[in-house]
Amino acid sequence: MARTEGGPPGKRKASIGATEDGLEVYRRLREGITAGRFQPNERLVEANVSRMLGAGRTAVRAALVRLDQEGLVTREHNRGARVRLVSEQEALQIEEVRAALERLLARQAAAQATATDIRELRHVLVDMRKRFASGDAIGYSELNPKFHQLIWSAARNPTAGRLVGTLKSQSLRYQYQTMLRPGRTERSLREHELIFSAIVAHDPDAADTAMRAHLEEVLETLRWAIGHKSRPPHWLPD
Amino acid sequence: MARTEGGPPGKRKASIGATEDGLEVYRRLREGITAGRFQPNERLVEANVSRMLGAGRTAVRAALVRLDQEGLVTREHNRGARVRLVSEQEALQIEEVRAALERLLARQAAAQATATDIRELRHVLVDMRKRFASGDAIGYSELNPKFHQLIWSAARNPTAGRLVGTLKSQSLRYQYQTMLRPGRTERSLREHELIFSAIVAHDPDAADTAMRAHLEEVLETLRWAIGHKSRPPHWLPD
DNA sequence: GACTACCGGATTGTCGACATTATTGGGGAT
DNA sequence: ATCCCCAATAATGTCGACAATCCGGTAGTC
Repeated sequence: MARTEGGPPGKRKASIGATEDGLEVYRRLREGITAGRFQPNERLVEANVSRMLGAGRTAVRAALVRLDQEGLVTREHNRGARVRLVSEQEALQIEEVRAALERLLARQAAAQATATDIRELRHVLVDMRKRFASGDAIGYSELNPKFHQLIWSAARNPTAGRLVGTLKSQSLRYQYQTMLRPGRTERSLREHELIFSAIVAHDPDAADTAMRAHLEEVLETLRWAIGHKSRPPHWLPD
Repeated sequence: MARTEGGPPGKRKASIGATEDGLEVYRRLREGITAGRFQPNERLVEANVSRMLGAGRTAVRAALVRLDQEGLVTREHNRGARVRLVSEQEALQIEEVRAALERLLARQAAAQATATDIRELRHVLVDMRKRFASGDAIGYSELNPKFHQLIWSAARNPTAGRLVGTLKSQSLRYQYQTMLRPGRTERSLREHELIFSAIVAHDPDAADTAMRAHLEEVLETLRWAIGHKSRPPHWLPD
């Protein structure tokens, strides 16, 4: 119908590329939340987000539904959406689930890793050693997710991979605590080396236990932080 | 504004309860898919679903987005939504993930189960014994999910619980295969008893291994069924 | 002075209309 | 007869408008 002649263009989409049903809005909102650019519990008013990202309210709405299903925002009926604040208890639960999944992934990675997978893992590990040697703790911790992601992709299990990804994004706010402990970086590096050699040796059991030990450390830190925290987790001002 | 006087109701929503942003549509669609009332790969045309459930297209659209994020339908741009067909490989992956999560849940249930939890579990188990004794294999397998759900709720880990729930709904189509094997019901019952006693004894390790054994059985059956299947899984007509 | 009822602004939820896009089927040229 | 191009159709994607709902502030009452 409207194909033969363009007619007056009327209006062009302002900022966002093309017609994508809120997918782009979803990505950008998600990125903004995980990057901490939105405070937890902050309201996400549809009109504001719409203007901010230059997308229609429909797209924003779809994105919010997605994020709700994913657990990054909560939506109350007729009350709008806010950035979900995950409590410390919840963060702990999430980490426990994540640990279980990462163990499975390490196991499968050990069973199925190709030469290319191993080469890429080695590459990241070498980088990690370098940054540790030069005392660059921040750089080291930036490589950390990269290493784990390579394991996920080596496991060839997209289902588990996606799940771990969303879980990670949910508990992201609490992960900074674990790297601050003295001597943690060195131990972390050694644990990574263990996981790596288990994968190289194609030994699933070893990979499982190595990953378990690695994440148990993180969990222990979290449990400690929560246990010795000031009272039950109420975040309401008195 | 419209509050001072009731005024004529104007129009009432036709079929579905109240104003709930597609949540009800979501539930009903989801139920329809998991119950097998929609074929896999079947198109879900928005207008049709809209008429079928008596809800607006907006609600249907939101529900489809939810289901997409959940992995029960796939949506291609400008091409609409279809019921997602999970391949056998995928079903296997999903079951593996589910097994890992259920092990975690069994562990946590053993650690934290209250007297009430245990009483409810025992109740279901008694029912299972009865139905098995009377040779009612179907009735037995209907109780199966109930038993597992009680474990999830005893674990007090909503995160893991929700995940297991969605995973189960995805791989549901392939689960019938496992119960058909001769003698399977009896072994299943014994495995459930083992899990139960581990929880009663508050022994997380035992619960873990018992659950692992239980689900390994299912996984083995699935692996076997896939391995001995006719050719790679192409469902397209030539 | 405290409590209740109420109104105005702000925001969400829903619907219909319209443009855009894939797909199907037919007609014409080679 | 076969292939290609093109209109007709069906369905999706997007927008604007409007009603329903919630929240904060205000006035009125005891």
